[in-house]
Amino acid sequence: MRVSRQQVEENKRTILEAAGRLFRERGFDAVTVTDVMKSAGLTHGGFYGYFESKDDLIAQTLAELRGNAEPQPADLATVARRYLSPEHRDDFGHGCPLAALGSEMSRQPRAARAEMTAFLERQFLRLAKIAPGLDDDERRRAAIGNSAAMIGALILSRMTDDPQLSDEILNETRAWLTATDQNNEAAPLPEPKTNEKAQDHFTVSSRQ
Amino acid sequence: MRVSRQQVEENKRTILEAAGRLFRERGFDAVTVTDVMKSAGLTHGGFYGYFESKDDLIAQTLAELRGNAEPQPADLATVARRYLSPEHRDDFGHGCPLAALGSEMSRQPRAARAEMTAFLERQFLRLAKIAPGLDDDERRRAAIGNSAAMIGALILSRMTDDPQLSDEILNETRAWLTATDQNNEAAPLPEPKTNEKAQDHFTVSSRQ
DNA sequence: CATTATACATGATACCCATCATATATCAAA
DNA sequence: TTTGATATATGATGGGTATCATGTATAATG
Repeated sequence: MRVSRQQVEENKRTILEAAGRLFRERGFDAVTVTDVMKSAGLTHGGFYGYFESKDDLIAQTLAELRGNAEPQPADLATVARRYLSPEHRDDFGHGCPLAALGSEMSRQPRAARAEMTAFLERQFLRLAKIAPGLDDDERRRAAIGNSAAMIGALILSRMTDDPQLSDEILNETRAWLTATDQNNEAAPLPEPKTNEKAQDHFTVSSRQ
Repeated sequence: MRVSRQQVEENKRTILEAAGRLFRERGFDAVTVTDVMKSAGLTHGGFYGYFESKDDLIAQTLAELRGNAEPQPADLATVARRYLSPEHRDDFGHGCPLAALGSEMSRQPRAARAEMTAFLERQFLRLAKIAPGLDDDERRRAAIGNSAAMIGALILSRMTDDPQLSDEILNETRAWLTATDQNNEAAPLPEPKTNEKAQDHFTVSSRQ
């Protein structure tokens, strides 16, 4: 059967959203083309009308995620509190793609890695704007260091099977990061989970 | 055909070594049982004489890697210089399993995650010993933060397709980490690659 | 309204993989 | 040296996956 132009456009977005969630939840290899299409309410047959290959889907999905990212965050403490929250840790599907897929990316084809690189550069630029530092070089250095620490901590907190250690990694890394930051008021607890329908919260974000 | 007792023992070690290298190079999913056995000079048939399943192989491989790890490192600058070196970045097969497999671990069965957790705890303990800090809590916090940053930076440096950015991530993270450390002499360049036959160099290590 | 184009469904196809079954060569025990 | 045990090789087996082929209902176009 055929479908309206508008429907086609909507379907593509739905497919990419499903792929973004599934890849982050299960990794690239464990997600099949059929899984993605089914999750988008379609069957596997139509897939190659939208994408050249699974690799193409991966690259386009990462490009989408990059587009989704959110505006300039307020300050490092806010970023760290959000990024290193248990809510983020427990929500792979809407979390930071760098943390969810980090170590798999090095084995992906060039196109996918380029998309992820663009995502990463954007994170660096955002964090550099709010980083303490005397000059641009120093702020960029802080942005890179802070990013590495937050992404690393999130990955480690997800890796362990020990819930106590997992919490400790999040909390101590947050404290460690904000200890050197000037505006370090005692960091308040993360605000209660919002009830908006599932939204990505990987980005260093300024929303309250 | 049958094989001597000693040969059996040696074969098991060879299989685990091959698995350790292959998993770190290609990830768990992309490595087949046949790959591992072939890489150990055997055929796939004997595999289930040694392991209950592929999952069992994964868990035992991680346990082996944990056993391989090296002695107490000297100081953070040395650790960072080694861990964040281009040599380590480019040698997946003998590098840090946390960095090579980090984001895949969260999807592994409990046994594998427990082994990796033990590995991680050991890293924390080692780094805490050389971390600056007034008390044990502060030293442990530094160990966690430093680990997260180094592992995150290595993952990010491997992820990007931009060699310049990759080097920048390594160098800036190293500088950023050692900037707050007291004994921060200007970090010398990494010593030239040793010629010992391929040895794991993931560990925070004290060897010159 | 008639005609054409096409998005998606169903259903191959060809390959790969974890695991199992069986045979055989050779180590170990007597 | 003989006999039994067993590590490994060869060769299924069953299931899964990316991709392709084709039919059809329906949107788009006139």
